[in-house]
Amino acid sequence: MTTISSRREELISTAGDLFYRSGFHATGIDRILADSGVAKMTLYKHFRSKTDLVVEAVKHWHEGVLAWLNAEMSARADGPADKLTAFFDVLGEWVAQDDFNGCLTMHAVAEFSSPGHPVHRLVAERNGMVIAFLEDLAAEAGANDPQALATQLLALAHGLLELSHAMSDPTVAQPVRAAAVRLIEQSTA
Amino acid sequence: MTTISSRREELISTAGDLFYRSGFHATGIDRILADSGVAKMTLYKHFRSKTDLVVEAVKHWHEGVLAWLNAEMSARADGPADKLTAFFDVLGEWVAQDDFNGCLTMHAVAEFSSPGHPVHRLVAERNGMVIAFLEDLAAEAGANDPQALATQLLALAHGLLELSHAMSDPTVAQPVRAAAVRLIEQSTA
DNA sequence: GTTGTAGGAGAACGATCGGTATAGATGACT
DNA sequence: AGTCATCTATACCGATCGTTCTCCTACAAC
Repeated sequence: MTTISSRREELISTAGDLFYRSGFHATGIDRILADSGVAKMTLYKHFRSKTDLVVEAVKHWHEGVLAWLNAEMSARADGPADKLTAFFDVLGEWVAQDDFNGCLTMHAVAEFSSPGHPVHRLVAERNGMVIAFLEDLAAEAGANDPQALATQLLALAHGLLELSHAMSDPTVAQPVRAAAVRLIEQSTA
Repeated sequence: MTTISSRREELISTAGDLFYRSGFHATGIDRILADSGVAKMTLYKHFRSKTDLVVEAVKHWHEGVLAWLNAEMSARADGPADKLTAFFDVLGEWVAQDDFNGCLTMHAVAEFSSPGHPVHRLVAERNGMVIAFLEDLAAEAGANDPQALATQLLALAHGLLELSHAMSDPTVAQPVRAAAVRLIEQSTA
């Protein structure tokens, strides 16, 4: 309406929600159009194909989650080591939310599992950004091997997101958080 | 041919391969029939629906992987603690294989993310079995909190499978294995 | 007033989806 | 020889897939 491409953003947001709840292949174009109230031709004016829309939706979703995580971490901790443990506190609260349904980027990799697929490549790139982010914190915290610690923590985090979703059990977060704390303490000792 | 329902097993095996490589929704019935050389009516004599076939295929795949993992672990280690670390050695070799494409049960949860879906429920149940298996080993190894250790290790394992697939990088296995070793040592100290 | 642009509504495209119906071939057991 | 099960082959069903097309409206710029 007001902005030039508010329709585009509306499509990205609506598509992201639907993809998150129902999956990518299972969500048809028509459903996205019905939920967003946008005409079909408008979609194909803004995106070359459904794959393009998937890429933008995953990108937008990931940016939102990352910004939220970062804000929560900063609000709960000051030092880099405390931020790393706060990371798992926030994740623990996320997986306990009613509308938690796993991680969209992980779902995207599962559905577009060929490494050459644009969506897969996007997620690989975003995972690299997250590792770099954790690695910076680990380095600031004085870890003796920041890259290793970052990888270990991201693996723990992904495992937490996947397991709690698969088993519908948010209590997985407690032992996982404890494991993270131990790895951080041992690495920065 | 020889066995009464060799067609049924052929369908389960072929479907599992296709689901693993291309995903569940992206793999159509016709493709499964073409690859297996089975007639359409035969499929619907053995399975009520595609969902039924998915369930059986995931079950079969999971049983195979579990049996392979268990055999490899037993071949490499004697004591329960050594078996737990061997678990991550085997996982590390798995993710380094050329045809590694992630974990089918994790893909299944991603595509059938509603907790009430039969496929989702199946995977939740199988994850429970794996946790119980690890918990037994942890208890035998003298862990002070076997359930917590089992959950931590399974989260690490799932994180390894997901990350190495998403980033097409099997070297993630090394720091993850190191993390597992530390958690095991600390828990059994 | 005219032109340009963004979008809306909806028909139509060929393809494929999961699933069903029908008819014939196969082969083992009585 | 005859019977019954299984499997094949193929045509078909309605529905939906992603995508393209045409026509119409609203509005802002010049």
